[in-house]
Amino acid sequence: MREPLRADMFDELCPSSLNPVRFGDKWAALIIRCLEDGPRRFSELRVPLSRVTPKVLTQSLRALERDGLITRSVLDARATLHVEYELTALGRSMLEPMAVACAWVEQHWDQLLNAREAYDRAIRFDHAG
Amino acid sequence: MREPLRADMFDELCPSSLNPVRFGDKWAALIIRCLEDGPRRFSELRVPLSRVTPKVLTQSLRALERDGLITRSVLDARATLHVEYELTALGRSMLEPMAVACAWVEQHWDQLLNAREAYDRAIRFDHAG
DNA sequence: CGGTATCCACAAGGATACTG
DNA sequence: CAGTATCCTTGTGGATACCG
Repeated sequence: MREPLRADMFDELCPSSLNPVRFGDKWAALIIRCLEDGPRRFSELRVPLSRVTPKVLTQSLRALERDGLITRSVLDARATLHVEYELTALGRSMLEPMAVACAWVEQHWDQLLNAREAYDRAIRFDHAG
Repeated sequence: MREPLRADMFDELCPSSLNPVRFGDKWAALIIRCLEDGPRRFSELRVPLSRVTPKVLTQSLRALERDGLITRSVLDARATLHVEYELTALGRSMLEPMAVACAWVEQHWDQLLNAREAYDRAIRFDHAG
């Protein structure tokens, strides 16, 4: 049995939300990471991506499917509807540049945060004086 | 004398516009590449980025500055106004993950394009039938 | 030269309710 | 279960004109 999806980095307050590097639309990178360990159902994806409405989640999934990064499969349609999403080889190959970008963010995010704070402080200072 | 900036990849029809990986806002990656070979003036940046209005270019530059990725320097203010933008060490360090992502896109962009075409064709087919 | 100011268009995302 | 439909809000970017 596969592990349930963790929701740490899906928190809007997660430092990675600082990330200036984006993959696809707003949720694409998170979706890809959700699929990293194997296929997932729509409802499974909705758990960690609870902040994403079904409409938007569908949109993002379609866009990823369109780019050949994931596949959508309808399984066992006779019983209750069962749909699984899974990374393609192409989608899986994207994990590498994503990891590189994530590592960069992780290594530099305190610098980024400090820079932002300093910039915002300087701006406030400008406006005050 | 430094070389003038080329505008190839700034064409909206450039294959790299397919890129699902984005750095910062719409123009951030291009700006960073413009600064790769040294500092540039506002008006110099406007040449290759001719599709970007001054307002938006300023916005993007401010965002990059805020994140500590570039610096803004006012030089020789007594004569005509002279402002230069330059990559910081932090900004320069971003070139590496950017290169990785660009290489991935370059290697896979035909697959991406094919996938999109196939997807769009299938959708049309669905609707027709 | 290096921007701002003002107004505007459109796409992306979201809320809520409903369906095969 | 796996979405759609509808309507709405926001954010991003753009057009145009003007300023120190």
